[in-house]
Amino acid sequence: MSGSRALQKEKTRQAIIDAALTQLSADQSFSNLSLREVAREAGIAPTSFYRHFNDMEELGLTLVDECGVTLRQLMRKARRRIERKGSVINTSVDTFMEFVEQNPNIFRLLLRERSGTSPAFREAVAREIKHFKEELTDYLVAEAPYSQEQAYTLAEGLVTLVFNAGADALDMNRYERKQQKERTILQLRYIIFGALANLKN
Amino acid sequence: MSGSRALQKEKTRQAIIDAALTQLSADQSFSNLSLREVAREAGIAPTSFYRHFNDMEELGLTLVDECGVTLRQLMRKARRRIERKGSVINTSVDTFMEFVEQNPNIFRLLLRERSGTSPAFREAVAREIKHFKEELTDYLVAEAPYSQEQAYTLAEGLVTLVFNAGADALDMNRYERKQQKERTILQLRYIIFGALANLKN
DNA sequence: CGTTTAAGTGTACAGCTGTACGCTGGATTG
DNA sequence: CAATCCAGCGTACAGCTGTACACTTAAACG
Repeated sequence: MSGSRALQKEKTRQAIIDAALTQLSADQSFSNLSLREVAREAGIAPTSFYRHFNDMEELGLTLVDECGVTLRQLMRKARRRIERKGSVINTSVDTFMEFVEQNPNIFRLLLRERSGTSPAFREAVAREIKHFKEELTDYLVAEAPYSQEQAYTLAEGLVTLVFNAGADALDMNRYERKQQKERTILQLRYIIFGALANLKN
Repeated sequence: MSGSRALQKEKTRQAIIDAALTQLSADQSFSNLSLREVAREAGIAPTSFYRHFNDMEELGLTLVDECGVTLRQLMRKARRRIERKGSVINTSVDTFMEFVEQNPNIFRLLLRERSGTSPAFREAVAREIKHFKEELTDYLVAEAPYSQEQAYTLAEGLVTLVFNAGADALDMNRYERKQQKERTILQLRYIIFGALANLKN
């Protein structure tokens, strides 16, 4: 293993993945990306694609997994920022919106395949989002007197609001984004406050 | 006008629209629907399609508009129910979830094209959702002491939470849906309560 | 009535798709 | 060293796509 043969193979595999990510954009979704286009961009013959993936769906699932990694890095970054800065809500929203602005095409992949035609895709994206919700749930349970169930309900609401704000931001200009970010922060405050108040009844 | 000629034309046009709606499903999105498939289903020659629409995008925008009509009917129905039953949150969520269950393919169309590759589509869906938010804003301003701005922020949060719950429900079984509906209702209560509390500061 | 209009048809074509098949040439193995 | 393996290639094919073009035929018009 790990001879020059396997090494070259891995390199080509990465070239395919990069080619696919390069071609994703506002005007091109993964589902209308063709095997031949990806192969062309990667600099290999169409049939060589099969040496690495059984079909486009397998490549797509690999991409979703890679996006998951990127998202988890993002969350770690947010946690570090919070430890320094303190403001939980603002920091989280800032971090997420930064991600969306800097990786619009990765975010679009998740956004689109979440409701796409492939069950495997939908499940993969749902899993990534669930990770998100669960990590936030743990955080809430640790930092505030929520029960597991209450925390999950709250976390789900928070993730939904932030994720959606990111989606809407994709088609907005700077000014609209700023206003929308403010509204999102208010919505988060409301729901957190409401959940806390509910504890005391 | 309205001779037997125009009448037949209208009939064929409707056949095209129905054909497209018939073919939409969990496994088939509008974007991977071909002009030829639609024409076949509608019982006309492929080239006859052009007598009614310039291209598939024009047909798609027509569909989105029709969905908008269906959605507004839904809202009127919800309002009538609320007048009888009183419980605003439960009734709204029930009505919306009923819509999603009974028209999954119409809902999927909105859901998918909201983040699709056609700017015109995205804009059309965003417009429908905005209508939703604005009607709810007006209702909130009329029924509670919110300012226009506060009401819009709250309405946006509510619509986001409900719309997303509908999207997630598409891949759920009956039991999961029931649990999710309960969580959604809690989230709505939280955010409404939080917004009200914010008024009093 | 004859003339015009236009919805619907059938044919045709170029361009794209996924993928089956057999081959090559260099790395790996024994 | 010789034998084996296997990533990548090129060719080939059937099936799909949108749409240009010339046509029919029945309704609408003057």
